[in-house]
Amino acid sequence: MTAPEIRVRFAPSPTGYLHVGGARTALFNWLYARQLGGVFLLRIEDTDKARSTDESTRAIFDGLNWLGLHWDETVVYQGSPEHLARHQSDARSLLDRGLAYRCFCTAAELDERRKEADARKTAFKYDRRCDRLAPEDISRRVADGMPFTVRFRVPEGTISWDDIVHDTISFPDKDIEDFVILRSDATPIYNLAVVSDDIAMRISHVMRGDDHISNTPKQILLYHALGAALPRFAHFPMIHGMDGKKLSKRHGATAVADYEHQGILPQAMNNFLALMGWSPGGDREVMTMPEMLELFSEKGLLRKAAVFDTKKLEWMNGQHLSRLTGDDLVNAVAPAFVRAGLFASLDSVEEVKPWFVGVLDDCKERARTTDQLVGLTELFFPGHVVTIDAESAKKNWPDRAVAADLIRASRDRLATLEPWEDKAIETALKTLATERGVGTSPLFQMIRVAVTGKSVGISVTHTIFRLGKVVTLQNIDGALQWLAQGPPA
RNA sequence: GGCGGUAUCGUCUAGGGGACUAGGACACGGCCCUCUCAAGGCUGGAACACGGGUUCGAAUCCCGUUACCGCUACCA
Repeated sequence: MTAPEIRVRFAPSPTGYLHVGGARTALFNWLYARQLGGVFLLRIEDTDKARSTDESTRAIFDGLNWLGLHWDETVVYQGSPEHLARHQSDARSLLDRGLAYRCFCTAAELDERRKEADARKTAFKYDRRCDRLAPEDISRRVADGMPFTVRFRVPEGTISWDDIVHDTISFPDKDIEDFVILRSDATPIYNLAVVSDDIAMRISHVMRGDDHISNTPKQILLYHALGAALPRFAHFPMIHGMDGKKLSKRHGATAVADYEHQGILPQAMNNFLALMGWSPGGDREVMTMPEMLELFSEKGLLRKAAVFDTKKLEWMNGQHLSRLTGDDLVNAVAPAFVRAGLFASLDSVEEVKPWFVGVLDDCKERARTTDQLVGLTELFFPGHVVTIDAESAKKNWPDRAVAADLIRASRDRLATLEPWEDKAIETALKTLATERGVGTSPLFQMIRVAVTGKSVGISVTHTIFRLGKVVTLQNIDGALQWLAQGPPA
């Protein structure tokens, strides 16, 4: 006997970019499927043509691919004609079997009644008046071409299911109104389209955000009415902004693409997202994708909404960056270097890979994002022109004449230094500091700014070593000129 | 308003009746290391929402209250 096939799906509506909440949901589905040898599908819920755009669909693909959350089979477009036809025939079938009925109430009328109920401070629930229409009355209205929606008749009883993250959840049917499944233009409403598609796609586990909990009883009713077996349901907690409110544009970056552009690594993003609503237990935090795949379990799924803290995301990114080595490191950061114009293309990275890996290894621990890594390493690129940062100059060269004198002296020592090694460079510079009666700290900082233009970076002696004698001297000469003449106009 | 969900440091979380004087991480402060910035090490402050039960014993189980979130559309 073989276990039933596991088929899960991520079903976003293409009405914006791929936001972090959606990405987290996609990640959990992907993790679940990949771990259990199941299938991970992508369905674009574009039945709301007015709000859906191709651009958004594109953004969803891009975001998922960037995160490495590749889907199986072909993408399902919910609003495509073939699926639309099935939604309609499912509605038709419910109508024919007396499980749904035509409602001739107009949107305006419904609105009016809702307002009245509101004024009386009572809960509005559709009163089923159209379900009491005489058969001949209905036929006459249909014959007259009167527009109607199709409503599902909610039976009496209680709906409950065993949610993977919440355990048992139940809803009394009396609190659910006869909901619309087909609009008057014959297009399907969300709940019908979802159930119809999930049945057709043979989805075994419906895993989504817990904002769908109250849709679930309606959908279960539809599964029963359509004679299909129920999938298992899992509802993941929401992701909120630092103010505890649902994450929105007000909170700054909410699209995964924003983080990609800020120099966040996809593996760090996945790691951080996974921890919003899941925990491997114990103190484990930093994990690679393969590790998460191994550790992921429905037992560790959490119920509480999580607040998205970008500070921790950055910290985590730094952890991932520091742990990467060799080719993995190069592959992870190369796109950022191409974007920064340091490499013409990914191919040109290949040509100098050993050198590049060396530079990266020297700097990676000091960077939290790939953008910072670019800033730390750019001066080692051939042809890099140093620009003296005004703030750094002001702070580390308080007296220009003194600075120039010390820097010139350092230049002289370095010019004749043999051999060109970290230790020798350090000794030479420290000796100079002692001879001149200045602290190593201020002297090293003076030299740092002279050689790199900045006040922060990796070890000064190692920077000088890596730059080589020619470039180091060149940079120092540039700094001396700057000191003599002031910044170039 | 109705219905549903949730509740441990500011934040992410560990914990699932006794091992809790509640652990780790981010953030914040101090110290160490140190040529800067990171990283790393040490360290400080910081939480079981409240009230009732059940029990010899509750952060853990039950009930209520409160707060927050979600749904309550011919949106998804």
